[in-house]
Amino acid sequence: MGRWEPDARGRLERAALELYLERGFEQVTVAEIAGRAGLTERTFFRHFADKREVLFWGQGALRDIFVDTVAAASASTSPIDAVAEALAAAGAIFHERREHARRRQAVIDANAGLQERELIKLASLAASLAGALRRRGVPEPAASLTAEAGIAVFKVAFVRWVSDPGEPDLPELIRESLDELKGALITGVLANAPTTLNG
Amino acid sequence: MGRWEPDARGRLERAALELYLERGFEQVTVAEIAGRAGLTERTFFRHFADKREVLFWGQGALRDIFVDTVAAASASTSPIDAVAEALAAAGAIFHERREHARRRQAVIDANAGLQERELIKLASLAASLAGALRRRGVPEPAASLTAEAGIAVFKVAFVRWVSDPGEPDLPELIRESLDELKGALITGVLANAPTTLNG
DNA sequence: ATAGTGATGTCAGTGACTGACATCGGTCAC
DNA sequence: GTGACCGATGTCAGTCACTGACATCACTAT
Repeated sequence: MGRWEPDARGRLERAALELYLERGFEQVTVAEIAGRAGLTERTFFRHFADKREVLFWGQGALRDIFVDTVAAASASTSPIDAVAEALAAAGAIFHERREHARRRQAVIDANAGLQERELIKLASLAASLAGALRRRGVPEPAASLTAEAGIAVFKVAFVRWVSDPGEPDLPELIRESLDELKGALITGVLANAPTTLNG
Repeated sequence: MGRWEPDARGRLERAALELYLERGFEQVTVAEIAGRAGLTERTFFRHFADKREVLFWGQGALRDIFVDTVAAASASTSPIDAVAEALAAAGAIFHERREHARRRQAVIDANAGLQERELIKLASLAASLAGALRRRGVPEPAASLTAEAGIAVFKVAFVRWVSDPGEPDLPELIRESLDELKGALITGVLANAPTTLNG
């Protein structure tokens, strides 16, 4: 047996989510989280940069899936389709964690500061995605725009998936949402310049 | 003459931007900002919810332009074109404030917390935009997706406009970026289902 | 053994933010 | 006019997120 109980970071993560669910993010002090995990406040801040980050640690895995899937897409795949593959692959890993995702999202939805943190994580994902597209030869600003559109699709699909228990799989919702976005943008193009489409 | 110097809020805004530029956001205390404005720390927090908000107060006007322009678009205008009109209208109001926008953005770009605040303001704009589209009869999730795509276009265009002095007008950049996004999404559609387009 | 090493604890401090109460010109009812 | 009220500001004490410096001590390598 080691000098300390194992998995201090995991204990802190679980204690924090429990307490945030019980009383709300603002009503919980870091000292309480650390106490429930059998640690001290100072140790909490050695594992997480701040009180919010404890809910977001582990996003690195998601970024890796995005980047690797885009990089692995066949050379003939269009940028938006490469992004679609990445979104579906990322969506798949939530399959087993739907209840956990729902609980976590309930905490985030109740606090503006946590929403801010979530948004900057998504923006960081979009930046990584744009970088992966650039490495495929997609020029700016197309790379950033495609990446931002992809993250927007992910956001909208995720909200639907989390909020409605009857919704289908997340990857399925992502496909539907992407088609919906394409339709919404193309409607305008068809209406404005229908004769040029097959030129 | 009144009991106090006028425009306390404006004095706080100007003092904060000056100090953030001189020494960086984190190296400035609220007490210093208030002192330069001839006020106390407590009064700062009566005008702004927190130290970051002093850079973002006034976003309400932007939201009004977005919402009003979408509401005023003719009934035959497609959702994405209504959003495009709103983005161009919003972009136009930055015309006279390019230097101010550049200075402010330099401060924001140097601090993660300020970027978080900027992102939640943009997300709030997207939500307002989606609401305006719903009031035109656009169903979900098309309304949210169109709004998010519009904000993504605005973000990308704004970054280009602020970072490159040689760039054209912001409304012009917004139009270009939107066309670029349409092209990026439609490429896939044309490649996958070219025969159905005029069906 | 002895000298690290690394995760943790202890402690003192800074600064953002809040609640309660005081101040005091200006304004309004009468 | 005068007194009641109002609203922007000041004062003060407090909480809590977060940080830096230093101590501890089981474990490990030599």
